[in-house]
Amino acid sequence: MNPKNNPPTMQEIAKRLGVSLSTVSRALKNHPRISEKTKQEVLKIAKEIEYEPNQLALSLLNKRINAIGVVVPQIKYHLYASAISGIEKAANEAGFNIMICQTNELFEREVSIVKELIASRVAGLIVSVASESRDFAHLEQVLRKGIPLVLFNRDCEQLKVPKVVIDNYTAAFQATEKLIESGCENIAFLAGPPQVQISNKRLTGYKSALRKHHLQIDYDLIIHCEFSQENAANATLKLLRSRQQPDAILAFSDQMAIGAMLSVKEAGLKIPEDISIIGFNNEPVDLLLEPKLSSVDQPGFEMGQIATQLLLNQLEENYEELNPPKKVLATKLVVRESLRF
Amino acid sequence: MNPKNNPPTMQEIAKRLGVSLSTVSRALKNHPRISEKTKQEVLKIAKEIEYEPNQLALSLLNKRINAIGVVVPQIKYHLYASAISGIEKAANEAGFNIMICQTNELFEREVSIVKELIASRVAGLIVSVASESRDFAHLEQVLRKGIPLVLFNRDCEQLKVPKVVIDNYTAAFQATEKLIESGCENIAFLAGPPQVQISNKRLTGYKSALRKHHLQIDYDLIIHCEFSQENAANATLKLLRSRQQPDAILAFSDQMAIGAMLSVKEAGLKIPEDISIIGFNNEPVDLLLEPKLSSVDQPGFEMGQIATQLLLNQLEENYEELNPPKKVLATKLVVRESLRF
DNA sequence: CTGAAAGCGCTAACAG
DNA sequence: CTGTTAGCGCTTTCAG
Repeated sequence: MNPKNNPPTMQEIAKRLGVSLSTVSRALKNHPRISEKTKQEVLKIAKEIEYEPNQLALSLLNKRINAIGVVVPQIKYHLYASAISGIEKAANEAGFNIMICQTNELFEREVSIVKELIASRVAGLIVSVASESRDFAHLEQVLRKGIPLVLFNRDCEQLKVPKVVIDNYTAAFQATEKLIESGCENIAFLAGPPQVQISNKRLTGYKSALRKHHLQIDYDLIIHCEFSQENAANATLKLLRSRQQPDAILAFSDQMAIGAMLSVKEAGLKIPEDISIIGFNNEPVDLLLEPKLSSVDQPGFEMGQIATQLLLNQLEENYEELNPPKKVLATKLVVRESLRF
Repeated sequence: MNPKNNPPTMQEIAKRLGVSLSTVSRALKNHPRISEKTKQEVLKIAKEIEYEPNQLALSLLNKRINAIGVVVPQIKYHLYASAISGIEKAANEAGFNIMICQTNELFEREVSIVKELIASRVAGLIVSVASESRDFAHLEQVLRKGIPLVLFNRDCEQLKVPKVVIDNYTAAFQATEKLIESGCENIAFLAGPPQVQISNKRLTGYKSALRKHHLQIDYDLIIHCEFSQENAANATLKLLRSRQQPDAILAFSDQMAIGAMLSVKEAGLKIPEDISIIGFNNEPVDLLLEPKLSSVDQPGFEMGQIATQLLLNQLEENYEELNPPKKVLATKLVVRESLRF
């Protein structure tokens, strides 16, 4: 029992044994040029006093800590929880820890988190930008400082860094086409805030699909709102009261799709008979809804793993900063009961 | 553009200005005994070269980093996601960062995570133990080293440390009583693994309620299984085939309650007419189920905040290690459609 | 008001 | 095989 005591150091081991610090160091890291006997003695004392190497001191020498900073909007979103697991796995395998931070979609938080992670000298950053963020000077600074950075999921065109995203355009295109093929003609799109680039990509995909099938693009059926069930529910209420009632809704996320479902049901309409609905993310909850929600499945875990790989590549000694790679992963529309057949 | 360059140091500022290192240090931290002029010059250059203090060096001096280690089973559980937000808020307000780690309920992971956090010299640890864990030597070591530790939610009686938990006994007692009052007589309990202490507390509460109301305790109606929808669904299948079919199920978690619901429905039984169901955690999904799931609400965010406060108290200079406090928070049974009236 | 020097815990040359 | 030394970036005495 030595509470409040300073943690044991190599210095202490050295003193106890009457050897030099470097001998202890060598013994502890299994250096070849050390006698078996000294080694065992050192190891014994180390165990005795519960010596743990001070990562701080090591990190100061390496000029960086053995950890990757992960910045996401919210860990509770299924996509980010999966991605974090993927990152964690890949990072641990490479001997790195991860420091998870959530921005809660706030720009200010994002800026200060990134700043702090840099100050903590993380080895690199894996980021999915907050929905509020329009200005990316904080990330450009990361680049300027030569700190490895990878973006995932929420892309940001102006930043020239390695990134992993899904093919948002195609995903939305296919989902929209599916709705059209099942007979829907007035398809609404519940988009995210207008500054969210992946939302805009999906919007483009949606419009393309309409155009391809010679359907009019009705701007009353395109609504931008914050990511939340409640906002989406309100937006849907508005949609249902609009001149041209929709017969399908494509939502930016499952959370938003669920908001839509609630409003649709409340209005006494049937899903999918009156209105078909498709969301994004393939959250586990989709299976529990009635009707079961159709959704675009995104490979979150894989996205995390690849993002980490891209980061680790940059950490390699001989990394060449060519054109930063952009991995685009395919999605899969999972058709369930919320779609007419 | 100076990628791969070392980050700027105070040394550099000193050289550029032809002053000493200590002057720069003083200027940067607004020391009283420094001329306004020098200060401004230093500040100007600091901004110019985008100097960021090296937390690593500071931490080495302080012998610890400015962060609290948070160890939870899985961040995706609603309860832990909320608790983390509470911890994050309280920690940030006190100037601390948090390092979130998930054990995935694995004992081995927990041990190695705790070890690494110690090696990284976190200021303290906030932990919710993995379901697998029966041996707590790794946490006792934390105590022995005098590193502040707080447990939350998943209690562990043998560890004498500050903790925040809910009143598991009463919560289960009340839930069971509610079922009894609504006319149920064969109430099953879907428990967690037998080594999980809070599950056993709930079990005790459940039994007490039965006894109070002179109902027989039927051990066929008590099933231990791993926390997962699937396991719970299988366990429920077994229950439904048992000699005495239950007319109510109290589940350790909402995830498990959901598994139970699926099996019950699949068996062609009606909820709540044939079987009433109550879960724990009050997950947002409960509201989306049909019927809406009744659940014991736990104040996750608050639990996180209090846990952090208990940790910060230990960090105070003059902390007296008396009897470690144990905060027991009240829960609230949220009655919804899955209960008969 | 400013500078020099020691030291936080450890590693890595460089000498023996 | 082992010891000595310098240094990672910074704060903090102690001297000017």
